[in-house]
Amino acid sequence: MKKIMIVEDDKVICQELEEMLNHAGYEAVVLQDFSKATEEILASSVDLVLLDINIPVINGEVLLKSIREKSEVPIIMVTSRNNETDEVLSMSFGADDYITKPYNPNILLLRIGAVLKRAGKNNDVTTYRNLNVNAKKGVLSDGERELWLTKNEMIIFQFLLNHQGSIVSRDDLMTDLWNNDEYINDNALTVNISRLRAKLTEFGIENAIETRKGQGYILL
Amino acid sequence: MKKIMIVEDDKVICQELEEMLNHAGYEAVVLQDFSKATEEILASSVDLVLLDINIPVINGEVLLKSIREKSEVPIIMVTSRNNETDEVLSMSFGADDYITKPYNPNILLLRIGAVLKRAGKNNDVTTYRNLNVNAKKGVLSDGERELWLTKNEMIIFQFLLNHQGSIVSRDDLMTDLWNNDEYINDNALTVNISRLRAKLTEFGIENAIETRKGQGYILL
DNA sequence: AGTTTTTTGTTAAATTTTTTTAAGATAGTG
DNA sequence: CACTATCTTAAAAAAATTTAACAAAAAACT
Repeated sequence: MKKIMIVEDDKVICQELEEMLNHAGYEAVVLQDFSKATEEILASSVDLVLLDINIPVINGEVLLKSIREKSEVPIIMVTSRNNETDEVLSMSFGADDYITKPYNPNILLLRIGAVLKRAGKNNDVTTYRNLNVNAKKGVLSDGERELWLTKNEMIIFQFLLNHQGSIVSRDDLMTDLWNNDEYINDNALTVNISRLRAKLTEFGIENAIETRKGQGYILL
Repeated sequence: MKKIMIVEDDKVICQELEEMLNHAGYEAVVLQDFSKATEEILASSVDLVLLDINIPVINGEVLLKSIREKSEVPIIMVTSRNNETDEVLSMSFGADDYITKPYNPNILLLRIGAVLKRAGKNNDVTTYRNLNVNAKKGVLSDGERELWLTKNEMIIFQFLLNHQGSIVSRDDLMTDLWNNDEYINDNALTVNISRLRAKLTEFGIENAIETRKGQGYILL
C-alpha cells in the first residue's frame, strides 16, 4: 500500500485529507513537527508528499527545495488560488505537480495517481501486457500461472521493460548484466535472451523481444 | 523546433495562443478542418497537441480517444472551469495533462514544457516530410505503416537528415559508415543508398535523395 | 563437508540477416 | 559519341544471432 505524507497545518483539512486518502486505499501519515520536517520526511520512506505551501515554522517552498536536495520522492504542492506565481515557482523548484486550494477531491486523487504512476516506474512490481512482473520475487504471473525467472533473465527483462519500445544495444545489456568487470563470451547474453524468450512463450507471449541485427533488441 | 498543434475553434484564442507559442520558441500550427481532425493530426507529425474539449463537429474527448488509438503524441486537454469531471475523464482517456480555461499563459507554457520533457525521454524522433524517423526504434513511420531500417541505412539517412539541403559527398558518407578503417568497395555505398531509396519509395517518397554526379547526394 | 539441483557460461554447428562484390545497364557530361 | 559515375540486381560472403548440448559454477539441501 502506498504511503502518503500530509504536510498541512489546518487540522480540519488534515483530517479530511487523511480520511479521503485512507478511503482511496492509501496509507496517510500526517507530519506532526514542522521544525524537523525535512528529516522526518526523509526518514519516513513515504511514496509521496502532499505539501501545503503555507505552513508554519518553515516556508513550503524552502522545504520543497530542501527535500529535493536529498530525495526524489514525488511531491505535490498545495497552493492557494490567489497566488498564481506559487505554482510556477513550485514546479521549477522540483515539485512533480501542484494543485490549488480549494480542490476537487477527485482531481487530487487523479493527480496523486498520475504522479505515483510516473514515479512507480522505478518500482518492484510492474506489468507487461497481461503479466505481472515482480522483480523482488523474481516471478512472472498472469493470474493463473506463475513462472520464475532466474536472476539474469530478470535483469534483462527489467532492462528491456525500462526501455520498452526502444532499441537496446547488446553492449548496454551486457554492461547491465556483468558491469564489464570480467570478460564474458558475448554469446552468454544471446543464450540468456533465448531462455527469457522461451519463458515468455510459455505465457503465450511470442515475438515480444525482437532482434534488430547489428543494433540490439527491442521489447514491443 | 517543437511543433504544437492547436485544436480550438475560437479564432481569437487561437491567434493569441499561436502568438504566445511562437514567441516562446515553438512552431504553432492551427487545425483548420475539424471533420478530418484525427487524420490531420496524425499526419502532421507534431510534437504536442493542445486540444480544447469543446470544439465543433467532433467532441473533444472522442477525438482524444481516437488519436490515442494510433499515436502516443503528447496531448494537453483544455477544459472549461465549470465542468470539473471533464478533467478527470480526460486524464483517464489518455491525456498527458489538462488545463482549465481561462488559463494563466505562464502556467500553460510550464505545462507544455513539462509534458514535452517527459515525452522527450522516450524517443529522439525527428521528422522528414510526413515521416517520423525514430532512431531509438530504428523505424520510419507515417502513422499508418512502420518500416525499419538496417544499421547502415539508418546511419546514411541520419547523416543526410543532419545535412538536409546540402550536398553530402560520397567520401563523407563512407567515412561515417566505415570510418576509413578498411578498404571497402565504394559500390557498397551505392547499394546502401539504393536500398534506402527503395524503402522511402514504399512510403511514396520518391526522388528525395538526389544524385549530384561527381559531388555526392542531397536530401531534399 | 558432500551431494544434488539449479543456474550460468562455453562451444560448435545451424540459421538468418545484412553487407559486399561483381557485372551489366543506365544516364549525365564534354 | 565516348567516357565515366552511378544504378540495379543477383549471387556470394561476411557478420550477427540462434539453438542445443555440455561443462562449470553457484546455490540449496542433507
